[in-house]
Parts: sequence; structure tokens; C-alpha cells
Amino acid sequence: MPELPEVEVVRAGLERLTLGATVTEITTFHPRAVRRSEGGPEGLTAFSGRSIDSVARRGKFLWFDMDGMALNVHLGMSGQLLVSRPGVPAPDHPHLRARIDFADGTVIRFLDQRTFGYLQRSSLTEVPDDFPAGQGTTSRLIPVPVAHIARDLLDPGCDLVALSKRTRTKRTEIKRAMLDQTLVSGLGNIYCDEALYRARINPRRKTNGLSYAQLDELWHQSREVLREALLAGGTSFDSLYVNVNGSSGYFSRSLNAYGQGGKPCGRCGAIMRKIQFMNRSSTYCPICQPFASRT
DNA sequence: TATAACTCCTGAAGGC
DNA sequence: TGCCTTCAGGAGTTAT
Repeated sequence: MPELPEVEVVRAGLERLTLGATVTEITTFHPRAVRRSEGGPEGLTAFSGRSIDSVARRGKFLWFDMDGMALNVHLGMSGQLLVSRPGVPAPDHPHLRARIDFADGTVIRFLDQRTFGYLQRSSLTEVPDDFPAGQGTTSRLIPVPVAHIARDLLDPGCDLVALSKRTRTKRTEIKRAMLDQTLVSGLGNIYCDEALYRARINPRRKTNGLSYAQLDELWHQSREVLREALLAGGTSFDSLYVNVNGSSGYFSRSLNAYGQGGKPCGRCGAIMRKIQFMNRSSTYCPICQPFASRT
């Protein structure tokens, strides 16, 4: 599933291959691919003739800035952006949802098996540079639909001390908080399980029952997991996540928690437990990650 | 206002 | 072989 490292790999590939390119046409093949876009499929004609000034990302959201107008992309669960260079065929595919053609012959194909992803036209708005604290004296431009998304853990401006304080004000379970993109962005089910495992915290522990030391450890481990996954090119279990060239990442070989239910814990040998949580699976070690606090 | 539950969707996998 | 059920989960919407 595309989480922050996978989206960053895609963003970097798009930046390398499409920066400065001029859009000639955006064609959509499935209504859900543009369900959140201003003006629907017809609204995308506004990008014709515009050039890509930058390819930016916050958490799992990425966007092309084209002369002050944003083309946002969310990959959902199974979205892929495949770039074909000029002269290289860009064949149709059963899951082809949209296609972006450029003046130099480059083509971006948006494939999405489960249709949770989308393309979206939007305007940009100013957001305080230290959002979500909101005390900043400077600001930056963010697409309006992304403005409520918090900084991600690889953002140089992400303050882990402030993040721990905000986390402590919540009254919910820690994994639910980690998945809350308005608290911190970029984490999905896979990296949440990995970070909680490394920090030895049970996913159902209450946020306000964790010490600042535990939260500090958790956020540092979360950041480290994301960095390692990014270096490995992301996590791929199947063909649902690939980079802009169609290649897979290798971090799935380094997973210690996600998908390990029923297998022995790499630390203590106890059988890893898999539970249903928030309509998704959650895997943890019942010994290393006890529900009851030991402090 | 904060939190929790529901919903969207497709295809692989397993059971019968 | 074919049908049915279950599972996977990001994020917006709705309910509490």
C-alpha cells in the first residue's frame, strides 16, 4: 500500500522525469478517478498548456504545481503513476483510470485497481509554516484539500516534542492517533505496526496513558522506519505498489510486525497476535507490547 | 468539538 | 468449474 516512503519515491521520479514539461491533455477513463476534482473531468482541461513548476508532497498527498494551480494526486490503496518517455509505448491497461499527455511526448498513466485513489484540480492556499501549531510568522502554499493535513515525520519542520504534546491531549488509542493525518501525516497501517513494535507499545494503549518518554521513542522509531523504507525504495507485497518505472521496493523483507501474525516474535519468540482494529488488521507481540503499562 | 463507525471499491484467495 | 464469502485499507462522511 502506498504510504509516505512509496509516495516520496513516486514524487522524486515524477520530479526527475516531468519537471518543466507542458501538459497537452488529461484524459479520464473512470468517474471515480476525478470524483473530488473541481469541475469534474471537464475541469482538468484547465491544465492544458500549463507547465509543471514543482512536484510537492505532504504525507501521502502529492501535487503538481502548475502556474498557481494544483493537480493533486492521492494513490489510495492501489494507485500507480507510470511515466513513459517520448517514443516509448504507453499501452492501455484494465486499471487505467487517467492519462496525462505532455507536449514532448511524455505520458503519465494513472492506474488504480481499487479506485480509492484520485486526481484532483484545486487552488492553493497559504498555511502557517509550523502548522498544525499555527503560531508561525511565515507561510507556504498548499492545495486547499491538503491544508488540513499535518506535517509528516520526514518534514524538516516536524517538531517531535510538539507532536508528543499534541498526542497527549488526545483521548484515544495510540494507533488510531498515528493514523490521524491531522495529527501527523504519512503513516499507514504497515508503518504504524512496525513503529509500535520497535517502540514496544501496544496499539490499543491510550494516548494520554503514555509517558512523554514513550511517545518520544515512538515518534523517533516511526521516523526511522520511514527513512529505512525510503532507502529501500518502499514496501511492495505484490504489483499494487511500484515506482514511476514500474519497479518494486524491497522494505517488505525488513518487516517485523506487519503481516507476521501467527509467527514467532523476532525478539522474544512469542507468537505474534493479529487483531481487527478500525476495520483493518493490526499485528503486535503480546509479550513485548503488553496492553497494561509496566511503569 | 472530539471521537468512533461507516462507506466507497476491486480482485485475490479460500471454502464448498 | 463456478459461486459465494472474506479480506485488504485511506480518507471523507455521518453518527454519537
